[in-house]
Amino acid sequence: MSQEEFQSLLHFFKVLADENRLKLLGILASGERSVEELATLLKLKAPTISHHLARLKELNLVGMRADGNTHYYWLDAEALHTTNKLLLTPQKMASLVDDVRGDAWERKVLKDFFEGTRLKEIPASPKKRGVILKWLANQFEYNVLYKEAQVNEILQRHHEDSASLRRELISANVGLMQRENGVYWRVAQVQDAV
Amino acid sequence: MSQEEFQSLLHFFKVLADENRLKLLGILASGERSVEELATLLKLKAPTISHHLARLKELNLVGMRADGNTHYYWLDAEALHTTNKLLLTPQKMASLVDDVRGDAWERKVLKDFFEGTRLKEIPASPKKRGVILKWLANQFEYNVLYKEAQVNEILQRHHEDSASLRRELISANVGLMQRENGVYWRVAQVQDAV
DNA sequence: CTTCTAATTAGATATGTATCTATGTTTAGA
DNA sequence: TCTAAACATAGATACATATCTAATTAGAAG
Repeated sequence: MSQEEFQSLLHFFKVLADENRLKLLGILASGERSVEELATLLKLKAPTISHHLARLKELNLVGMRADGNTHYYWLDAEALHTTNKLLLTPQKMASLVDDVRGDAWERKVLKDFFEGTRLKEIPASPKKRGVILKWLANQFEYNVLYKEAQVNEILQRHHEDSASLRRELISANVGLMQRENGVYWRVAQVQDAV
Repeated sequence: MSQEEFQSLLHFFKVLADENRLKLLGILASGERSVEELATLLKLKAPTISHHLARLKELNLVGMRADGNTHYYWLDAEALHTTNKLLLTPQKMASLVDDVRGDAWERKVLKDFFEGTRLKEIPASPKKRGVILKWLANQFEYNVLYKEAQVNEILQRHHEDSASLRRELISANVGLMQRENGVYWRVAQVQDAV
């Protein structure tokens, strides 16, 4: 589920999580009504009704036609039903927080393997090692050239085996840094698709 | 739909209308988690997580097991799904507000402008005035001829300004009554299409 | 053109609740 | 028995928003 879909779902719930808006949907389900009629039925002032109708319209749950000054609203039951059907499928729920789980997992890995800013050990698992290496690469600035000694010095702040780490950072399948003529620099990463 | 069902529906939406609670559902969909883990994942304090979990539990959307001091929560996906399926069917929506349906608006207008059988004032709004006039016309029998004095007498039971009311009742665009040679009678109304 | 009604928009207020800190409770381990 | 850890509960605060009044727009009717 994309971030947008998540926000849509949240939006949907927020709009429906109001007593008077739910009542409006119920009233409009039985036919179109003017703002004035709705205000009378719900014992609210017209501006309040306008406010609620505007929120329902954000989701296209209601439609409107103007007859002179009078605006008649009706329920788009189809929209309500399809929206509802799309929303809470188990698959959707299961993937509700791909993104959270994503970087949360990385945070967890970092938390597990770092003691403060010091690396307790280098994870054996490639995935976890990738997370650690990405973090280490972040300790270097973009558009700066580092001599090998400087690279080692920075890496050694976090782990004694700077040589291994340095080698991994420039390895082909990691590609977080590059080297040429004994000079190192950080490489911009291609963004993952969202 | 009963009042209780309506409140349940509202409750459901209110509980789900929160970003972090939605995220919790998503996280728990992938397996059980402790409160502490959830707090870390969502970058919130433990009491906040407890609060959200309590709200989710109101709807039985999550379950909990205790292992020592650690409380593991999980998603009851079945509960979520069945609840969702029950909720927004078109029939439910259509019957959301049985009590307010139909000519409730007209009843409301009558209630607002009548003090018992006495008209407090004549509404300015054409629509509301129409409702009042229809009610007044109902005070006259069909197939009976009334002299102007009789019409006035009946109207004055409900409002002092019988002359204005009488005039309106026979006006072209109202047409609830007719007059000829100083004699009045009630006119049958063509039913509006429903 | 002026006036009145219906609706929307803007701005103010009040209520609900998400979140935090502090405190209490339970369990595990020294 | 005492301490520490993991949660829950209580109380305080801050933010979101439902609702109102006042002002504005647009249409209808005199």
